[in-house]
Amino acid sequence: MNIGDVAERSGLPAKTIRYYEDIGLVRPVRGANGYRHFDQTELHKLVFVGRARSLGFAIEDCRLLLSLYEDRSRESAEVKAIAETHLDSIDRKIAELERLRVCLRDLVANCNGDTRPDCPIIDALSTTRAEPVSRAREASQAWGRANGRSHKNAIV
Amino acid sequence: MNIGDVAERSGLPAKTIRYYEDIGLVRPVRGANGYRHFDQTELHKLVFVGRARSLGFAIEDCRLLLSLYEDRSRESAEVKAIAETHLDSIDRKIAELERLRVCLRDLVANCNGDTRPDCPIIDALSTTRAEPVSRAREASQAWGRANGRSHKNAIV
DNA sequence: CCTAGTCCTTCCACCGACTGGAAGGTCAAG
DNA sequence: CTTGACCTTCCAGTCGGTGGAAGGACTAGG
Repeated sequence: MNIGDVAERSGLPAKTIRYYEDIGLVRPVRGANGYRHFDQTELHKLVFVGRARSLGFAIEDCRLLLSLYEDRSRESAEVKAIAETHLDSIDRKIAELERLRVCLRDLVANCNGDTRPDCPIIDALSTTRAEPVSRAREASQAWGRANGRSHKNAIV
Repeated sequence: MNIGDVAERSGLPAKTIRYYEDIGLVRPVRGANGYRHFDQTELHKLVFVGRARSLGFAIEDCRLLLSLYEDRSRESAEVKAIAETHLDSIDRKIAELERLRVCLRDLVANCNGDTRPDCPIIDALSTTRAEPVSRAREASQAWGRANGRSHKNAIV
């Protein structure tokens, strides 16, 4: 199969598959014309990685999971540990987002949203409060790179 | 104030403040020695942006909010609209993460996590199911850049 | 054989929002 | 005069791709 075929079968864009080869997740052989050629094994690996990514595993986790997938003598404890760590990170992210949601919902609820300039949201962002900005940074980082606005398929 | 002072007062790293100048969020004046000099107004803007970022607003939202902050004749509806859009995006992210959490928790719960190779997590990632991978891509993108592993302060 | 169209290749640049580090200038204290 | 803290600019890297240009390979039709 050429890259277009595995792209269709795996549901991954060809660009992504080339990238996965670049970082060593798959190793398609090359034909005489320079085209990549994928066998069933490579296709399975792509599907595997696609699913792991869809569950939010990082690429390096995928690499690890892939090696465990191919290791018939793996211990399920190893896999479980990766998944549990990931689950924890999801929990932390949800908790942080919940915190933001509560905060923002309050602000939005208190804002009239009319033609007058008076706005509790702006006030909250600008007013010097008892508890200053000291912890703003951590929270800001906590949100992390989650909101890639410009990204085509990102949830915004 | 030099950059170190405003860094301390705003809670933002000096590097970040330079970056904010780079992208035009603040415009400190320069002294004869080339050092940036920040007055109260610039400090307030930095604090403002720091707070907005800590609520998860994107830089471009911050830029908009900042211009509304400085516009005394703004309409609170404009601010509210930005906040509501952001709130929606938070809700969507939470929903997506909840979906992943449920899925992962089931997988983890079903895995023995012992020394045997038998692992339902690996099975789920590799087995061809009735519903194939067709939607894996969207979900993968949905997770987005949220898990910047290498990032110092990112929630992981 | 030529052409059009589709597929494939590589390479480079870009996204967000910084962060790290190198190389070097400036300033205040001792 | 030196030390050290602070400041400057610039370049590169983060994560996981995505967009596009420039050009080679292949297939079908005339």
